[in-house]
Amino acid sequence: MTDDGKSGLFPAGGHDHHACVEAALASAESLCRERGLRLTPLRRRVLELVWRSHCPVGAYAVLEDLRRDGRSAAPPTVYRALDFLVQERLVHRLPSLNAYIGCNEPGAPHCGQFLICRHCGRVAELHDHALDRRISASAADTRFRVEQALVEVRGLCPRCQAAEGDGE
Amino acid sequence: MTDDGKSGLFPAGGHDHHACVEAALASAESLCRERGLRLTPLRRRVLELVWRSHCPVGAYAVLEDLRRDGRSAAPPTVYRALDFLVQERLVHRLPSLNAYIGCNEPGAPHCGQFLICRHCGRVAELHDHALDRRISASAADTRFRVEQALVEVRGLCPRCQAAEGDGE
DNA sequence: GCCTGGTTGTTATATTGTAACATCCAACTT
DNA sequence: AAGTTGGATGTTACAATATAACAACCAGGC
Repeated sequence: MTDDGKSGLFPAGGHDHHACVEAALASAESLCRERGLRLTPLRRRVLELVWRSHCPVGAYAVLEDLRRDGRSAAPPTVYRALDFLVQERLVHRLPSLNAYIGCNEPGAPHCGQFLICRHCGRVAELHDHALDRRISASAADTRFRVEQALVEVRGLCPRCQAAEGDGE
Repeated sequence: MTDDGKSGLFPAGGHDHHACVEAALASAESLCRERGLRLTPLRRRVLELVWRSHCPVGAYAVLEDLRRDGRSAAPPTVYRALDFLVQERLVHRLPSLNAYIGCNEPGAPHCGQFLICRHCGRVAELHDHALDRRISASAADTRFRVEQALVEVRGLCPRCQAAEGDGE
């Protein structure tokens, strides 16, 4: 984490991703303990696999990984684990990609905000509370009761804007 | 259109939906003429079918409707027409529902903002420019180049909040 | 007439997600 | 320890969503 904390939101940089994965797992452990939930070996492994990827991963990619582990696995195995993790806000699902990504503020009840690079496929999660409030306010105007909000922004990350100029 | 224009965003009210459909088709015709695009009978019919529904419709629902017309149709027929309409911003796709809904500001390059009622399934489209700007600003902080933004808010529309109190 | 590019038809298949039921296992009860 | 119970996982089968690849068609220009 030697960058400015802004463009560095994109996990393409050289920061220690392995440490992030460990932190996410530890955080998940304690969160489940607090809530009296069972972070079983399967669920823990799925969470790890999601976090290990630098990009959002599809359910069937996780399934392949589980099978590589030597574990018996079928689609429901994966979907159930992912559903649990999403439920507990340890991972997010990105509907426009049919894929999952580790949540970097696990357990907190926040609006999911994602910048999705169409070129490299990497995703940055934002936590813009002003944006949260703007959505709440807008919904309140129509007397809609918000339960969950999701912002998906597609475009080009800083790195890929540069690459495009190079005519890649 | 006799309500206050706020909760009335939800198409559940008694306003003249048929007129909305006609207006959308007319607007699409002129927009395509301007752009030199062909709003073929198939595309026009698909647009009409999407608009006729009070809720977002799936591709396979449109497919059924086309077949009821007596038309020969297979999945690619529908997906191609829908892709065209999405491309030209005449309809929106809601990834979290795998469904499509008519755009009520056709052709304008705006951020898609939707309030999705989990109870009745109806969807209201917002056009909150402050929200647009907030998203742009947030993305700009990370030097991300926004090409397209989507806000999906899940919750309960005013009508269904009331209904829930009735214990249904 | 005939070429051309875009549109649609058609068949087959890929990808994503669930239903339904069997089995297992940890924790609690007796 | 044996039994009971509820949640978690295994397993089979299938549903729902989406696309690839190629053939046929058709409008407009030459």
